[in-house]
Amino acid sequence: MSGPASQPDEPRWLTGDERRAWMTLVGVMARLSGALDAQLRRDAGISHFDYTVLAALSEAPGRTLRMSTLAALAEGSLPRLSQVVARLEAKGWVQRTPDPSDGRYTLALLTADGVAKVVAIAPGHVEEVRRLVFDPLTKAQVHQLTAIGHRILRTIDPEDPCLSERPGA
Amino acid sequence: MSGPASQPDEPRWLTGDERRAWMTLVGVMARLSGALDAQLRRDAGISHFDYTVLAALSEAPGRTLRMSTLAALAEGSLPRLSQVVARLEAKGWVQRTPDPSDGRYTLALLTADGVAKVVAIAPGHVEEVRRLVFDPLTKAQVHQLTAIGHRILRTIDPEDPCLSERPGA
DNA sequence: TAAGATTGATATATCAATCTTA
DNA sequence: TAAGATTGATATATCAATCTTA
Repeated sequence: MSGPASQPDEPRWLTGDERRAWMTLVGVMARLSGALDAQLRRDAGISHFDYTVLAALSEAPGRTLRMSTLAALAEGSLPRLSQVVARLEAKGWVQRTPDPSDGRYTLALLTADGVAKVVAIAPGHVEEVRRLVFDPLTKAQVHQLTAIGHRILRTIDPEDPCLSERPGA
Repeated sequence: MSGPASQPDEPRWLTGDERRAWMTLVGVMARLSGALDAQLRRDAGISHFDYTVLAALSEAPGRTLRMSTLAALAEGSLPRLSQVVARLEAKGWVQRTPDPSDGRYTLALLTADGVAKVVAIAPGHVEEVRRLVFDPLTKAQVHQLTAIGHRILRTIDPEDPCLSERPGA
């Protein structure tokens, strides 16, 4: 062991491998979310976040979720969700009502028109996700990606809903 | 081989593993870019995209890049970069001049103040990247992440600068 | 005419209040 | 008083023009 011991507030730089991984990850975040957003805007006139909200509702029991739960599932803040749902409601795809069991909550319900919208646009979007993400990856890489993503998400927020999909993961 | 042959425009759904990977990736993109943006806004008063622009300039020869090259490196559009650089120029961190060799290009130069800004904020940001991304991953996962990201980026844009950092990758 | 860059109008994100119910 | 949700002001992203130089 040569050299001085590292001090707590001394910056720890990235290795070459880490630098490469980091630039790649930043690139993927920017380009992939841009590509998915562009596909949905072009084919459906909505943003990727809009889609995530509609998709989460379409899979919820009774096609209904509390706003706060929906915000967590869609990985967005409550103020942001509130604005987005107001727009989706104006388009007739979502309807909000106070939760009868506790008036502090607001329930968001996917309407019949909203279901129709999701049914209409989901195949095209899934096809794009498949084309950009899964077709280029091996099965092993799909598993690796999940494991890597879970570790990062767990560090940012151990309560993230992505982490509790499967009990023992 | 039972069942009908799949038709070209029949939607191919995601497997369970793919669904899990997909939700995780969407979560990582939203939460990680949010976390990094929040750290930089809090500690430096700039966005993550601003930082990427300043960092790219700081590593360029002569701390100078053409706007179009800088846009590609920062994974953003030219209109977006133009707006951002106008702001960075107003803060005194960047200076633009027409390229003497071809007036259609604009050169962006990181000023001394800009260098000082990067030097001041880089360690804190790198520390956050390390904490959220690299500390939770094994060395093998860092390599896996790079390989996975390259495959996705190559599909979106084979010309992406991330892909050409190392000649033979 | 084409390439690079910028501008302006519109849509959306963000954050700090504020509101509402329990 | 606290939790959930909304609102309003400001900042930023996006896209379609427009501008400039070669």
